[in-house]
Amino acid sequence: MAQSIRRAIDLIRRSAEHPLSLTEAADVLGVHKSTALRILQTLESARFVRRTGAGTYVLGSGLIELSELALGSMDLRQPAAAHLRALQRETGHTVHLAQLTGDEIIYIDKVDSPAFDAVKLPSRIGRAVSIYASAVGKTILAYLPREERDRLLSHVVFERFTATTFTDHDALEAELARIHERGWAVDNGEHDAYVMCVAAPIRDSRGQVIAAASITAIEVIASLDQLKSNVPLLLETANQISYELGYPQPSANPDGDGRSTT
Amino acid sequence: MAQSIRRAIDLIRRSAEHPLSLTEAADVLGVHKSTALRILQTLESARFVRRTGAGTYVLGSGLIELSELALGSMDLRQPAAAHLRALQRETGHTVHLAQLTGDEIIYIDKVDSPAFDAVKLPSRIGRAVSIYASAVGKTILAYLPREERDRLLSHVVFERFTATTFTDHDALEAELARIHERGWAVDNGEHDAYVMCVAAPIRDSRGQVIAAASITAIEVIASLDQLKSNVPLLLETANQISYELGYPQPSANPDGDGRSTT
DNA sequence: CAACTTCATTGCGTATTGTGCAATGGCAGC
DNA sequence: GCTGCCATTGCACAATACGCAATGAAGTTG
Repeated sequence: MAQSIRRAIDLIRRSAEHPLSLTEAADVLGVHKSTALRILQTLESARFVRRTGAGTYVLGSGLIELSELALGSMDLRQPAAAHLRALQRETGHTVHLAQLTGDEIIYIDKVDSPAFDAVKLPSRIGRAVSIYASAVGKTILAYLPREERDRLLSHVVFERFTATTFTDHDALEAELARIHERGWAVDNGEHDAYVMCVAAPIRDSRGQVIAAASITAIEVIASLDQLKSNVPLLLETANQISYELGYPQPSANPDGDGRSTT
Repeated sequence: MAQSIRRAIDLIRRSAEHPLSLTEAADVLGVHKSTALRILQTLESARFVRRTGAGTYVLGSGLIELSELALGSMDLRQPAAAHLRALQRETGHTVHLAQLTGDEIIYIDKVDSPAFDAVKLPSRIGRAVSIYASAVGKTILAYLPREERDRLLSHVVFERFTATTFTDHDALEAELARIHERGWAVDNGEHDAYVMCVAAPIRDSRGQVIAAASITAIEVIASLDQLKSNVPLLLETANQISYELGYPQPSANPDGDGRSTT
């Protein structure tokens, strides 16, 4: 079912990665060139793809516009932006903002470290993050109401990415309890061996943790201990963002677990 | 032809604007609910839309990810980002970066003025800008090789948006000549009566103008003359970005018109 | 607590729609 | 000017997506 739509989606995907000639498009889909042409023409009329001068197709501005519209309507992004950028300047490391959106945690903002842009982190706005093998994921999990947390974890199949990955439910629960008590989380290369993070929770006006901010660095640049020295700044930033969202006390003590509310 | 793809595109659009119930989706397309359901399921499997808890559909993270991928591959965005943010801080106004992409000029970055976010500008990343009724549009046009400029303008039907809009070809040509000589452009409320801009060209390594940076303010906040006082800073920023792209002289004098090259 | 309403979901037969083929047109290179 | 390459279009056919109607789930009201 929905074969033509699937094909269109496939072409959108490919065109985002690199320019796509008509012949390539037809080959990729395994259809006749005329079919590929018609699909691309339809997508072009919606500005989802665009023809380059060379006759190849690339992702169009219509899609980018839609995506920005959706990102812009996320209440969190706008008030957080300035704080995240300040945090980046103060620490010098890459800063992420991740939000629980439906069943997945996705990056909704990212401030690159200007100094080390030779080393590209695999993160990208819009991409889903592992909920059990990332500092932001564990942070959000740690503060989620139990039922919600169980719902998210029930979908999960644990996979070992590196030596430090938490791969069983009980160990993860213990880690989450530690995080909840301490008020912030660490990613000690749990997804990519050389990527370190610290993350702190962000609360909405009801006190519910809905997002997390993190500072990321690769091992070559900073050790985990060096990153940890930035935790006070990170907590302050997270609290300021929570404050902007209407959470009452912009103080540094992370009590009030949000489990009781709703 | 390509009816089902059109329908899918329509649903993507709507879901980006506001959450869409299945019934609504079917009504909008004028099809049976079962049809709308199948389209949405297909889109959901590609993470182009996402089901909320309430059973409505919103734009999914898959699309946002693709869009960021495409934006990230634009060479201009990354090196320009820091300069644009610095310019925003120094001037206090909203800063835009627009690029000629195919036949249209689209915003590829935007730095909001944090102070006045009550007033939302209509601009948005990914959105196409009028090429004859905006400072960035006129700037890019002014420095384009003649044949390229003619090609772009041949598609255009002039429309009067405000009292100051240039609505005939000759008047626009005169304005472009002025801009080319002076090295920067002004938008005196030519698209929206209360929106003022100044813009400066950005060159790639071949000396070709491919983009423009602009400072925007609404009349309530700054007069056009006040904006103009920021022109030296703007020119400096644009030149720095050009320099990062490989354009040889980061000096302030905007000679060398790029018409002779290629 | 049962009957009713509302909404999502699925199986199925049919006709619309999208497909492949082959022919046409445009363009560049020899 | 001929030849090969690629995009594009008309057409006939069959696959595909459609609407219908029945089922199921979930919440509401008497």
